[in-house]
Amino acid sequence: MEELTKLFKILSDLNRLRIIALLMQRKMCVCEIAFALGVTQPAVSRHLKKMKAVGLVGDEQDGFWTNYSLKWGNEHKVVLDYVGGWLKENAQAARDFERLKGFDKVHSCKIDKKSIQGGFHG
Amino acid sequence: MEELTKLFKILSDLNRLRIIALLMQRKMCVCEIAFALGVTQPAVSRHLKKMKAVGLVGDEQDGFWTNYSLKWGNEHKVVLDYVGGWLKENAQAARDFERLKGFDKVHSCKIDKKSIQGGFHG
DNA sequence: TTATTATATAACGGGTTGGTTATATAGATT
DNA sequence: AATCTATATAACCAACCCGTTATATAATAA
Repeated sequence: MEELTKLFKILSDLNRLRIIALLMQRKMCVCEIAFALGVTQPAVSRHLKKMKAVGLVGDEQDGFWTNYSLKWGNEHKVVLDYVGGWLKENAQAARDFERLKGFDKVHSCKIDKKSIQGGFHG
Repeated sequence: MEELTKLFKILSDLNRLRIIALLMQRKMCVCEIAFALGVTQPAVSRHLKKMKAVGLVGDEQDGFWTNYSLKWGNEHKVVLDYVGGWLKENAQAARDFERLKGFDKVHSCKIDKKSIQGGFHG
């Protein structure tokens, strides 16, 4: 039963649901997620670590970046489908993804840190 | 999105899942649940209050007792089905319910408190 | 009423969580 | 090699969570 509580604990954080919503759109690097959510990179890294620990996401190296993506084909499919359906028509999720449109990870990741400090926070 | 995180937060506690498993068997009063779980009555009361707040359970007065039951016919049906399927073949859940077989709520609720103190704890 | 029972609430304490900043690590470039 | 970038980890802190005990409330019984 602990395995189930562990999964739900992962899903019971707002920013982690926002991350799931983002990864439903496409795989993404850490700094993109941090920018979209308006939180620091270490915070996102830790979220992703927990999500990876329960098999919700996987990661792959791509040069400088580590891309994270959702893992649908496992025992969590039912839950992911449920959450996905919920997030599809969600305003916050839409805003988060929209925010990435003007973001170029190749040139922006470093500068971005300052804009977070500056109090952007969506 | 907060509504979804709130639901998952409710489901991310071991004892609340045990309560769900118990209520899948039948409606039940607070002291029965407390006995089955081996925790104090106030702890169970607070769990049930939270579960009621998100519409997972409902309550009805029955003399001395307040019986709680699962509410399936609402927006949480999918999740409850998922959790229910999980709990159906769960050893802990089976043990919790089995423990109630020798429990008579009419005469035992008060005595029970001492047996909890005595370190019963399943 | 008074007493008894079941449940709800309040207050406290230890453990966890999620944010931050600072630092370490790994990959790419020169 | 030295340097830069993206990510991971560590340390700290405020807030929350869940257990307990003590107490208040609501319902029944004498």
